[in-house]
Amino acid sequence: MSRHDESAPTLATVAEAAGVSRQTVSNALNSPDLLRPETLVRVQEAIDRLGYSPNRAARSLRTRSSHLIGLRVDAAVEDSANALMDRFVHTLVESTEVVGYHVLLFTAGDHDTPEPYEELLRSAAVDAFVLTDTFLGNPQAAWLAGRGVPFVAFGRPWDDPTARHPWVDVDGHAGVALAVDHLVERGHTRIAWVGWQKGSFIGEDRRSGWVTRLHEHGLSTSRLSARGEDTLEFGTRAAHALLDVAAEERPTAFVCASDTLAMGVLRAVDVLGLRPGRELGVVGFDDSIAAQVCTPALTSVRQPLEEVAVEVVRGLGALLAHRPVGQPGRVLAPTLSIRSTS
Amino acid sequence: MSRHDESAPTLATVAEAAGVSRQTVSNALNSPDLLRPETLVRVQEAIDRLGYSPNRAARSLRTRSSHLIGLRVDAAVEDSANALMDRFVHTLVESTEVVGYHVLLFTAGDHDTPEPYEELLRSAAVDAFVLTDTFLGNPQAAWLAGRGVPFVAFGRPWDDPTARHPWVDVDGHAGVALAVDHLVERGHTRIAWVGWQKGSFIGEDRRSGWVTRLHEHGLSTSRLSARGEDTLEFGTRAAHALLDVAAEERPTAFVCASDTLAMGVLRAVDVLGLRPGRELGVVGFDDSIAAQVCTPALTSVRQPLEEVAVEVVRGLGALLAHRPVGQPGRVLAPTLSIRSTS
DNA sequence: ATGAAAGCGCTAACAT
DNA sequence: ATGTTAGCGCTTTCAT
Repeated sequence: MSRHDESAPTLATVAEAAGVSRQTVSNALNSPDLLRPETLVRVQEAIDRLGYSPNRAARSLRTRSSHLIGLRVDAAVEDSANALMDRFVHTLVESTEVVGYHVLLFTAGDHDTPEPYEELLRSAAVDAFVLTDTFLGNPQAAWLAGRGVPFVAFGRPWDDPTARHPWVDVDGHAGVALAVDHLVERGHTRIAWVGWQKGSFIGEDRRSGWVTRLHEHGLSTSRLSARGEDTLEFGTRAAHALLDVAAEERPTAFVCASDTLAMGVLRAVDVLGLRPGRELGVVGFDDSIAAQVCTPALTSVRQPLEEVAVEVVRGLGALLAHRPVGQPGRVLAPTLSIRSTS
Repeated sequence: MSRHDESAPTLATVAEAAGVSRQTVSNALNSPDLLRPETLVRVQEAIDRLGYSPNRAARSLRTRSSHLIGLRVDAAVEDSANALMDRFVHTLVESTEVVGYHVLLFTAGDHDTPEPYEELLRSAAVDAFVLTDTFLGNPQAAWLAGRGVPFVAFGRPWDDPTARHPWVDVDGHAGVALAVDHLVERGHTRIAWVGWQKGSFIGEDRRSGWVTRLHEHGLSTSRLSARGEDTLEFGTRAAHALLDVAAEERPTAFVCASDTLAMGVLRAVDVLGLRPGRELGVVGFDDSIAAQVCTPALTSVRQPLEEVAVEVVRGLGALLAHRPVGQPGRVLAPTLSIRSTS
């Protein structure tokens, strides 16, 4: 309860304590090389002794930059394994702190409108945004870019290859190709795809890895593909449907567009009394916590989220320093976390 | 790219447009009842027309309150099912927005020091904190309270019942009792406990639900308890050890202190060829995503995180308005999500 | 290398 | 009910 009495030290307090002017203290903080080493030491001592931290509001007001980055949080979806956020957010916060920024969370309701973004920007609450809900090739990117809102996207502008905003993405095609190679190596020749309906750019990207790679291995893709929504239930239904054929036509492995779908496939496999990893291979996508802890543990394509976060912050840095971005996009390679189901 | 030219409207801009003084516009925003209805409408129109939002930095500087709440994010732990944050954070952000606040994320490194908290507070970056890492009865609470840092804790001050800071917690004892009742109802009489080592207040709270309830049902607890670290591996080891006894001494059900432990138990159960939900009951704690999507789906005690978040924000409101908190703590009741393993 | 003056946009206190 | 004045703590510009 000591804090309430004493009012926090300001530049003036420190200046007086160090026997210099306010301006010199400010310089000590922002352009230390302007000071004589001797003075710098004296000022620094006063700062430490008084426990001074510059007031952010005052600094923001003056510099017109809050040093805050906006990140939208969606409602947590139940019954879905795609909880990538935890991993991503932590590294994002850590990386932004290194460059002197913080992350501010906000919600945007159900509607995809630019309103909350613009409000936050107008009120100078944030300097820029990180976009993550890129499920359908983030449509927000288009209207935010059009309105001059500064942001970096996790996810490619699939619908507009000419877009100039900075983005970072993970190579879904390559990730699935990794999964296919792995299964082929394990001796599988009939490898099925369980993915999302057409219209999802990400879904098509991932699926193309399956198609391409299977053909490159000289394997057929016909009658081996199921598409639907990203739910456990659809995964289960799809697996049942794909397995409900003559024995020689039956797939021996499933590659899925998400861990959620893969968990659904495992449900079907369990009901049919098959053992994943023995009679049947299953590979998911996202390397979610659920994939890691379930029994049998799910082999899954792992997105390098930590790397993504670091790259996003790099992009943010360039954006806020008005450094020209040569090449706005960067695609990172995923890896395969091999576990018991393959 | 239009935004860069025009400088954002200020109070003065709006005042001129509406033909009133700056102060009147400020009042329109902060004390609308001070204005004549007619004037209010005119000002409001000008605000809407110009798309004015008050500058947060200026407001913070003047009012000495950032309207930001600090929330520490830890590194996401791999191979652990305890990802409660997603669910909690979303509601927290939503609730804070309702009362005009935003959530700011920060990290604190590995060391439990008050430094990052104090820094954020000194620089007026945040008005208060939400404490969530209450694993061991949040020791931070003590030193933060001692230093006059305003915060609301998710988690009781187990080690100091006289603590006066506001907190919200979930009744672990009651949650486990729920699990025990459910298993007894299903006909189980030898119900084992897989939990954490002594010294964890939360662990003891949850375990006490098992002990008490078993005794109330006239059942024995002897040789039915295992304690260790909160890992998948320990859950597996504990289950093996508990099951490696004479048939009549063998537990027929496991209640676990966390979903992580429960997932570990399921590993052992799988190896032994037992079927969870048939020969053996397993109940976890946290109702994590993994519990929901794994096969068989795990019965688990569900914490009312959304309610917790709402209560936390309520506490924050009282704290920041310097409203006296009659009773600083509030314990919420968990529920049981019944699935296939029981 | 250091200091003085001005002002960022807002609200609290005091007029009117 | 509305206007005037002052100042929150900082940085930018210009003097010295």
